[in-house]
Amino acid sequence: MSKPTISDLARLAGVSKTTVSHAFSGRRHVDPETCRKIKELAREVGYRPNRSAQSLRTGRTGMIALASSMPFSIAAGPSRLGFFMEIAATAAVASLTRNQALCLIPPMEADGALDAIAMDGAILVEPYANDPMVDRFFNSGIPVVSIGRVPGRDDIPFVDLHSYATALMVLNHLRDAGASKVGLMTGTQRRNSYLETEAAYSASCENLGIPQILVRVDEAGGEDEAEQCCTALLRDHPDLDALYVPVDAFASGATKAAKSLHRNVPETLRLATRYDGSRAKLADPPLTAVDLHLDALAKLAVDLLIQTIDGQKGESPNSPMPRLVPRQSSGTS
Amino acid sequence: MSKPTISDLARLAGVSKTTVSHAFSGRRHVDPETCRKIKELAREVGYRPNRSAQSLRTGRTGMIALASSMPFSIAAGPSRLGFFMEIAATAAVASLTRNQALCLIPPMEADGALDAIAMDGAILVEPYANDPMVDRFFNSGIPVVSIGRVPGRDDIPFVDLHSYATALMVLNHLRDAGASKVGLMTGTQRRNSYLETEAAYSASCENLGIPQILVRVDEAGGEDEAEQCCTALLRDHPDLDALYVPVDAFASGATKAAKSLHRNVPETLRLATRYDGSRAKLADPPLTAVDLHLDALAKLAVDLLIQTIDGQKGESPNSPMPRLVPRQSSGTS
DNA sequence: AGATTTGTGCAAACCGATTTGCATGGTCGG
DNA sequence: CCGACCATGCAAATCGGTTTGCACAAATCT
Repeated sequence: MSKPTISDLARLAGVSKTTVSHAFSGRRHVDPETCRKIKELAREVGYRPNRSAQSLRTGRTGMIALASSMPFSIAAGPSRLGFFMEIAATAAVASLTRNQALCLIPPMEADGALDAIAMDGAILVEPYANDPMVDRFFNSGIPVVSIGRVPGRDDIPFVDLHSYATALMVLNHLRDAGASKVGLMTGTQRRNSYLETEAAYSASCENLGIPQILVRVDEAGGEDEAEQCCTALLRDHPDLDALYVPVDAFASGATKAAKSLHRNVPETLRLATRYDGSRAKLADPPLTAVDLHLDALAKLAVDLLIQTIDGQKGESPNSPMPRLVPRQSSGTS
Repeated sequence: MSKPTISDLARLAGVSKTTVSHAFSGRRHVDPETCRKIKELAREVGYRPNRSAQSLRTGRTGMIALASSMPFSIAAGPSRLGFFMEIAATAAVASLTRNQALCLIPPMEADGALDAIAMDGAILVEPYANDPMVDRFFNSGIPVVSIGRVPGRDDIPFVDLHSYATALMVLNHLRDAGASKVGLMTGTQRRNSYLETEAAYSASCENLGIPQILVRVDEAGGEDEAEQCCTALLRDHPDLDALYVPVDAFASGATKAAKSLHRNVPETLRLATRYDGSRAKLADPPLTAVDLHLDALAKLAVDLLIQTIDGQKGESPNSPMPRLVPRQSSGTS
């Protein structure tokens, strides 16, 4: 008997399958003595309930997915999925302690494989407006929560990234550091973090009565595209003395552009990015960035998703506010 | 009808469940016309076979696990699971393209959650001798392959890390850089990489007719423990002029120890580590390390595991040789 | 023509759990 | 003493697929 089943165990214990099931689930009272005997026997013969059978009956698989909608060109490269994987690490632990397994859906080409996975729900990392991933899950009736709000979808619970506040914080920091003309470089996709960042930038400039210099880079182009855009930007606006580039891959490109134009960072150009991954830390000079508390966000997202799965129409929780990590690139460390 | 089942589809198509099943699996020939009709109808009503039901019948879940047996104290910290997560990122993609999902079992306390997961097999990252994880899977009859051989277990297929060759390469590099008395710091667990490294070190010293200076640090103590051990080591052997510290967390500790003893790296003490993660890159000075080609290893491991699951008693494949990444800490960059 | 093979499809058993409805015996209050 | 109630446990239905054995017709072989 390689894998004892519930029937085997029931026979051995001299009770019915029902009783064994209840002994484990506790959904109905069973005599303590009987219960003890069953559990002991179970340990003895190494009985483990078959998850597939449980799933089939209950409709719960005990599996949640973590998915990224970032294109591969951004996710790849030196920091190799840094943002995504940093979240994954914490989310995996958080899931397991809640008796769920976490499976990974990294950015990739062949997405047909996706519906091969049976999952109870999914966490989406920074989806954008009309993100096909969102529809995909939604249409399959799979509960979704996101890290970073989904633009235009108020029905999807999310863990807030506080991108508006982050942008203000960084912009103020750059100005405090002496910058007077700050530009902004975001991406062409309609991610909520871009929208909020642009809104904050706009409000901030308006407030100070200064012109806005904004450029949007195509995510698919990755670091190289950003470098080109940045080179053009710096040519067109030689008086720019600071740049906020939230996407770390773009910030790498911006750093290169600055270097090739002989604009010293931070002396003649101050730089700041958002995600404080190895790209920011290893840049030359190291980039001022923002600690988003990704581990805390990941835990919140897992809890939120589980609530949503349980039908408690999860209320988007309060997430921790980001914290500035000043480094040489803004000239203040 | 929220989720159409195979019965629904069969009724709609005017055929039996059997025919529908065969139309999709192709395990038996069905009339091309019938087949087309079924598939079209399936797309129309959004039919997806229920994975739990399939799993229950076939015994295959389409899920593989990636597990680490590193204690949390090592895995945590600045590089937050770097080694493990770097493998995870590639393995996830490799799995998905082979129609398997990858779920994560990071190092954690409560390991009871582990048997909550239904999986076809597991990849173990650098297990050690008598690793409880190995037995765990093995006893459950779950196929296992490892990245880095399992000491004392020739029955478990593995992807080789070439630790012997790596050690020779690093030791030679340190000596080429001018070091004459090179020490080695490994860990107390019996990981295969330690065993091979120590063997290479031993052979190398013997070859040159010089004494061996080896210290093993308790993994559970993490970076701090390594710092203390290293401090003691440098006191006892003031003539040491180089140190190979394969575990990156320990290398961080060694760097700190050197600093507090005012031993300049690399001038009076050359350092090298193995895993080229952010710990090595961000150290001051940056540490000479080794590119293990983790992405290639991860792919190989996934393939090997799938072969093993399919009962082809996977032959441990040839894995790429590691490559040295010289940095300031060895005084050669 | 009769026997054999091939193509096509169906009914029913099966995978291993959960859950519902019912049966039994014993205790208790009135 | 009887009905109500509780504690305990069982048989059977169910979840949604896959697989086996068989049936029937048409084609091919002897």
